[in-house]
Amino acid sequence: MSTTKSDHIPRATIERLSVYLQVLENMQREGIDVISSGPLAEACDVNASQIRKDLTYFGEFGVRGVGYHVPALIQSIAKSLGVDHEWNCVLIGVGNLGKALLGHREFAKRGFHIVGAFDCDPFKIGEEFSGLEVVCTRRLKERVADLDVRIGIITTPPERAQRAANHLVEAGIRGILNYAPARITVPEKVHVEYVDFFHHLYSLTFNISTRSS
Amino acid sequence: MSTTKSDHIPRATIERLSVYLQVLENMQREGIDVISSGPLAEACDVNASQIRKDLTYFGEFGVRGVGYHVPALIQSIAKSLGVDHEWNCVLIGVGNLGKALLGHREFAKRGFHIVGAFDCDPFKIGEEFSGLEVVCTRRLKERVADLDVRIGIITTPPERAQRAANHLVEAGIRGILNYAPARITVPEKVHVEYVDFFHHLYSLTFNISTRSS
DNA sequence: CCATGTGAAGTGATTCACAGCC
DNA sequence: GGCTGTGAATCACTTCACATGG
Repeated sequence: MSTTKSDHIPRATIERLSVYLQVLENMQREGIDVISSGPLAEACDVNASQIRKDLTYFGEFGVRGVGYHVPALIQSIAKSLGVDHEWNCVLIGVGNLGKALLGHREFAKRGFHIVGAFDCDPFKIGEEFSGLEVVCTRRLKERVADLDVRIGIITTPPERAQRAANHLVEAGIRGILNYAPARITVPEKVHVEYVDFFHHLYSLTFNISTRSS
Repeated sequence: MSTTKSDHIPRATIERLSVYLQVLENMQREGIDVISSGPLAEACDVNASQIRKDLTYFGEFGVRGVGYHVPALIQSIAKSLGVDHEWNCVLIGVGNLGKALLGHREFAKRGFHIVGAFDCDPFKIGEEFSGLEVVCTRRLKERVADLDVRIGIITTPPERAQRAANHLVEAGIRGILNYAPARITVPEKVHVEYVDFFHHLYSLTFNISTRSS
């Protein structure tokens, strides 16, 4: 459904698109209406032709001799990423992290609505967090079907991540955001993204320790 | 100070090292003592020679014909990443996210100690969160020097991120973990890692929208 | 014999340099 | 004149294939 010009888009391009979006939104807030690849590249800390090439995977958004119209480019990138509309999500694992995510207003602001919270702990079932009642994981499938949910968020302990993933797959979910510190196995049609809090911290410590002293 | 064999290590290798570490720790918990690159690769969802090559950047940790000793490999990777010892951190910006991070016990468990919380809002200064008193950002430098802090965490709103970064640089910090949704500019000697909550979600929505439907 | 460690080959992403266009 | 869009060239990473060694 997305208007992709080219067939294969580098993973790295997708990662950068979020960066461009963030920087462009900040520019828009500052009232900048038109930007050329040069200064945009500097603000994003990448090469200018990199930006131009990344964008042409999805279409021709610029005007030669002028640059890119900021609000239009934001729209185009949002559409390319599939965030030009709202998404419903369910969350499995209502521990500390799960509760924190449920209370994080920013998700909804960005169009990601957590419409179901699940847990297998009978002591948690029936409790309410941020206006959402915790439901038994067994009832995941019906809820996913009823509410047109395509994204599942896993916030269980590592040893229960695979089981949560199985439930999500079984319920027909299309993508999984996995906060549990464990790898999971899913059919190829389901996409998984891993969120690791220490990943970035480790990159920092590596760089601090290695480069100079 | 780290025992790097080769001079240039791909950024991608460092990213994978965190994955290996996570998977190996889970294996250790399950009582696995020795692992060869084949099954480890499968668990990490990468190619087996990729793992072997990644590891040899830092040394020769395996035994030919046998494989890798799990606890020893965990130690070696931790040392390579610079997480074989504790790190002190300071945090700037005590909003919702900042408070959540201050209360997140997992950081300390992994050897990252937040030893200072700073904010420029006079209403927040003096308040206490998770046993840490919020201090005026002006006093950052003295604290960083006193407590041997090398990592700064930015959890301010986007428009105040650059100022926070300037304070951290001025205080002599070596690395910055930036949770604010804005790019920052720092001298080359200072390393920055950006944490974006929506980054992974965007990858998901892109993949769900594009690949099949 | 089996699995590591590693040069060589292959693949993919980035940057360059310039033609095309407003 | 200036900036985009894009093939060609470069650079970096990944995978292969096998020699090496417990």
